[in-house]
Amino acid sequence: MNLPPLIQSFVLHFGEMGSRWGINRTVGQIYALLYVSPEPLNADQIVDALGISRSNVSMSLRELQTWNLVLLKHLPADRRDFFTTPDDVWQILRTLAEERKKREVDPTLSVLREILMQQPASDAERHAQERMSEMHGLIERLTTWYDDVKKLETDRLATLLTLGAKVTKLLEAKDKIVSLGRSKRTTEKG
Amino acid sequence: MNLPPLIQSFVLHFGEMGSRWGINRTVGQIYALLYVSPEPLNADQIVDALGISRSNVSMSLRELQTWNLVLLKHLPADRRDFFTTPDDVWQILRTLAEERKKREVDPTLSVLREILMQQPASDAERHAQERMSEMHGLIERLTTWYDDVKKLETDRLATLLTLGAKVTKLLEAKDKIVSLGRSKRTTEKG
DNA sequence: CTGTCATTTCAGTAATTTCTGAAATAACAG
DNA sequence: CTGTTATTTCAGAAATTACTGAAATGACAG
Repeated sequence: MNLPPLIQSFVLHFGEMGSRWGINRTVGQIYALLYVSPEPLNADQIVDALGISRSNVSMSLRELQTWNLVLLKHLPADRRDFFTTPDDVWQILRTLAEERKKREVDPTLSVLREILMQQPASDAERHAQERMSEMHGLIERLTTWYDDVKKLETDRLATLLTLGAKVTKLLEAKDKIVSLGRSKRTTEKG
Repeated sequence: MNLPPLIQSFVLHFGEMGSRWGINRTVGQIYALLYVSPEPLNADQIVDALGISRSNVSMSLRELQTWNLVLLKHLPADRRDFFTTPDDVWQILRTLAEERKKREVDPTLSVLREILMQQPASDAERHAQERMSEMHGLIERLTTWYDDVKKLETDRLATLLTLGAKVTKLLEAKDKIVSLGRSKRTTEKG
């Protein structure tokens, strides 16, 4: 590996984390390298920078493309492929969320739905279905929320994040006022 | 494996997903089994149900315990260990979020901080630091939001989810009113 | 203590995943 | 066409991860 020390730390870290994130070391390293690189890189540049085989680079780039995490670019009068990551970190976050959902959540949701359609043949199965139904309900709530929020433009999303739990405090206050109003009216009636 | 078909589907699915979630097949299967089981199970029951070795069960349960995803129970006059998962799916979600953050996010945040402290020695490093700083900023925002939201009780959290993006529509409306007020006052002054 | 039952550890093996080099394919210029 | 350059494929090697059986440890009753 042949990189400035500061960049190397970053690349190596992404490599190590790769396995925890469900991608492998090389894929993580290539992504990190492209992310910090000022311009697009071609496959041979990646080979030189990371000291891995050409074929490994090819396969790992393909993997990154299936994740929609890299962009293919072409320079005029050069038939090689050059790769970058999108500039906007918020866009990267959206892509990551979308792809992880597709891989980690959606299949489970569909398995749960399928099982819940079936007729339980025993108490054990009945109980299991109840538990699965709870899980299904939670995941559906989360994905509905996600579908709702992912449409927001970046600045709206940022606002939402900044608000955080404050929103519920507002709602709490509102609830109190409403219930006060109600109890007042009830008192007036009685 | 010796399980009612409906439960077996669930268990096998969790096994397959395991690798995508950064845990292994056996760990996923054991978790799924405990999740749908009406009462706590001991290690030998798990061995019978899943057809895996006793030592594997022991190691996998230990793994699940480090994730805080299973609870150890004891029955009176029985020295064996029995295991369950927490009942409340919302609590499970919190635990999962917390543990994944600890494993997948926090290390990256600390590496980024460390690198950003250093003095760049070239244009390449300067540019890389800028990119890392963007990433760092995004992750900090997300974790601040998360720290804020994770304290909410379940019903408040559920409310927040149900609201989803509606909150920003409210804010949008509020912004308009405020800016109308401002421009009116500006007009009055001018 | 001693014997029994439960759990954990761990070295070796099995299975899976990752990586490579060589060959195949593709895309193009002359 | 032919030669050159770029990319992909893929069978086997290397590395990593998961799993097992046997032995060790622990916990307790008598």
